[in-house]
Amino acid sequence: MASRARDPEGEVETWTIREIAEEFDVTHRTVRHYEELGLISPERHGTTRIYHRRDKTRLGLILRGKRLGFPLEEIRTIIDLYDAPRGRRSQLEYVLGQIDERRTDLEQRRRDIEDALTELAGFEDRCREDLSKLPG
Amino acid sequence: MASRARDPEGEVETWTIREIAEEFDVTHRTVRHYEELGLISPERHGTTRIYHRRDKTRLGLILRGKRLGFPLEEIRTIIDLYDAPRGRRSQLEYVLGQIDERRTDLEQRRRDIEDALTELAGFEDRCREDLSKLPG
DNA sequence: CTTTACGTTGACGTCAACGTCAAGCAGCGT
DNA sequence: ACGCTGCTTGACGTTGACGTCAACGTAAAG
Repeated sequence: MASRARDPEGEVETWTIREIAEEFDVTHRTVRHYEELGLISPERHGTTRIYHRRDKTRLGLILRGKRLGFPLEEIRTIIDLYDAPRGRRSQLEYVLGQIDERRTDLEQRRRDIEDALTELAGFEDRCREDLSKLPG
Repeated sequence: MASRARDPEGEVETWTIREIAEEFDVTHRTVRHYEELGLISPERHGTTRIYHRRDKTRLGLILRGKRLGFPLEEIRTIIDLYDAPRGRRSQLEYVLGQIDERRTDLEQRRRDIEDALTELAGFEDRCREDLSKLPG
């Protein structure tokens, strides 16, 4: 999976854009798009992009955010939060405030999902009941 | 809230597009857009749209679907499912299959949310720890 | 040394989900 | 009768999230 051709033992693993795209099942265009928006910033070897483990971590976070329906801009502010400076009290308090907003949002979504699953279960019961009443 | 001017006691409640939009905190344009896509189909009084309770129910489902990040087309197939004919075995089996797909999807999203909340909690702990180490 | 594979940067296209006019009709308050 | 308000139907604009070329560089493989 990883590009090991130029990696003597003990060096860090790196990946090309194609390997990254394949692994996460997206197109290279998508990966580049995320870079244009500043969500990832891979190393460059000349003009060629070199992806490290932290880029994979971020991409994982991006795609999870997408599955949850967050817009990319919002995703950027969230994952940037993890790397934000937290040296001063004001900075830490800002980050903690952001965390609270995120949590509130996520908890709303969780409730929505619970509700949807509950309804779905009830609906399934009714369907199975209908089915059991059919001839045959 | 409801238009009662022409409602003698005992008649069903109805609402105008503006009332609906206000109640759900969307624009009338949004409501019309959903109608164009076939997600709701209010009664007409001449050219004027008249919304009943079932329209409100559907709009609620639509907006919840949106909060969960589903595209409108997919939302339409889901809420249509609840009204789908289920008289024949093949129809019921189709519906049950769709329900299963929906549940799998929702459960994936729930896992994503749980993960995100867990990470967020860990991150908050680290931040609070940092904060407690600050002077003052 | 050319082919082939994979990489690069634009630039334009597309689709969803509306926003934003424009222009018109319909009732009703004075 | 007249204007105001609220509703209507187009029709075009916008934004986000990519898709889809075109045109080019480069490095290993035949």
